[in-house]
Amino acid sequence: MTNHILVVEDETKLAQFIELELKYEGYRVSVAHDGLAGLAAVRESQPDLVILDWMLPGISGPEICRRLRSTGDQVPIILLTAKDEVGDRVAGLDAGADDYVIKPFSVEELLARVRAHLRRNQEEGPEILQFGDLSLNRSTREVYRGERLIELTAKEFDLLEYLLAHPRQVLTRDQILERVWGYDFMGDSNIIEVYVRYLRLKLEADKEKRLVQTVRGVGYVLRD
Amino acid sequence: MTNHILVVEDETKLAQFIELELKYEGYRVSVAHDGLAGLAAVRESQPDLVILDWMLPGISGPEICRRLRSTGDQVPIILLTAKDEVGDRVAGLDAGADDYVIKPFSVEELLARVRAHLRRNQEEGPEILQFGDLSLNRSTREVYRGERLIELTAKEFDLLEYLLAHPRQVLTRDQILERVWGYDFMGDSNIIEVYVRYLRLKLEADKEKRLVQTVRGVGYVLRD
DNA sequence: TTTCATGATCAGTAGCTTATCAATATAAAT
DNA sequence: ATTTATATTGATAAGCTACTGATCATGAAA
Repeated sequence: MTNHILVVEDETKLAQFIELELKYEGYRVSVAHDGLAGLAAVRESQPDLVILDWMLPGISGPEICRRLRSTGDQVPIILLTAKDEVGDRVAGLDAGADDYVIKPFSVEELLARVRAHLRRNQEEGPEILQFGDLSLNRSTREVYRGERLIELTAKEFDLLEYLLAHPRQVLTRDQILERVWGYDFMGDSNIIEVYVRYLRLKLEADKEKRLVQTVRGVGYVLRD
Repeated sequence: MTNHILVVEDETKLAQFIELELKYEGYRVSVAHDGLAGLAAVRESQPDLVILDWMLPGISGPEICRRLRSTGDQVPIILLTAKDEVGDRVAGLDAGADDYVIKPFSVEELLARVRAHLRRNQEEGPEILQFGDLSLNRSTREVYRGERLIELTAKEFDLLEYLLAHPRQVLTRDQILERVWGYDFMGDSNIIEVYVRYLRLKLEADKEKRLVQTVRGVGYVLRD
């Protein structure tokens, strides 16, 4: 069952380029070249994901978002915007977009986000993840180490959830970055190390044995 | 580790142009100017992808495809063809090419296809590699000799993984350097010998029989 | 406003990994 | 047997990775 992606973009060259890339990834792709056609196409073909340009003839990208959301459509939307302004970003997300990519963007970046949103939408998995004496409830967002309830911040929770979803599997830095932080991180950053540290401080507060192990030169893994 | 692309193209200008573009994108690039050299280069350096002209002095592009496939080589091949004929396309794909690009082509188009095929090929091969009483799990990065768990550093693991992926096949120093260390190794170095030694020390710590054999004057091979 | 929690960045450091070197041993060639 | 080329080994230097504590920016809550 291949995923169906709708691209709403009026620049023909860019639209073709994106279409080609997505098709090579194995997605089914449709293209609409203006806002009205885009809106109609979403309602007509119910794609699994929409890539939506900000500036469009007819109805603008954010306006399309708003209209779709107002009718209860939950399809993941990635906005393409030429401007890197906080105001725009907020406006886009407020309008109901799930993510946004700033032009010019790399193909890898766009594909990473497409993958992330498609995954998020179909990788339901079990409600409760467990490993050893560690358990995590996805819907209540509660984490226990044995009997002890552990308070985690949103990012800490996401990181642990990712690790728990792949026990004993070594996850590379890139995988973690893409999955937990979403795509590319500008420049170098030791943010993963820092969050692993936060997790360890909380998970091992009572001197329990270490579950989040370092795999030097590669990444991290959940095992004892 | 950057991807290695082999360009087999006899028109010098075009070859240089493609080489430059690919290098600009960050790939390692080799060039061969006729069919025979191209075939040899594929077998010698095991590139991650081949861009192959249809018309070549010596052996033709499709013929090279056929020969490679007949020996089990799975390297992704993109054919460059001047003709836009259905028959040619079919012939190329029948010969074992993965894709074809019609001349004249835009750089973006070629790059898009290169990216697509490299991505697709990135994740390949079985999860668990085995040879004799040696087993290696690619996702947990665990290595066992019999029942004994062996701790390897990242480079040691990469080297062993490469050997295990080609059992009984003699791997030359150049191949190993290129695959595990990524080609541009300045000057002479006995780093492979050193790492083979590290591996042997760990794999034969209990006086087990030697699996990583020296092939004097050539390289190393996994066999007993 | 002030306070607090969170997310992100930075610099210093310790220790492991990686690379290099020199000395020795081994195999092949003559 | 002698010579030569090649491979192994031990020691060490260089480089890098991951950990750590501190700091800053931001936005929400009091």
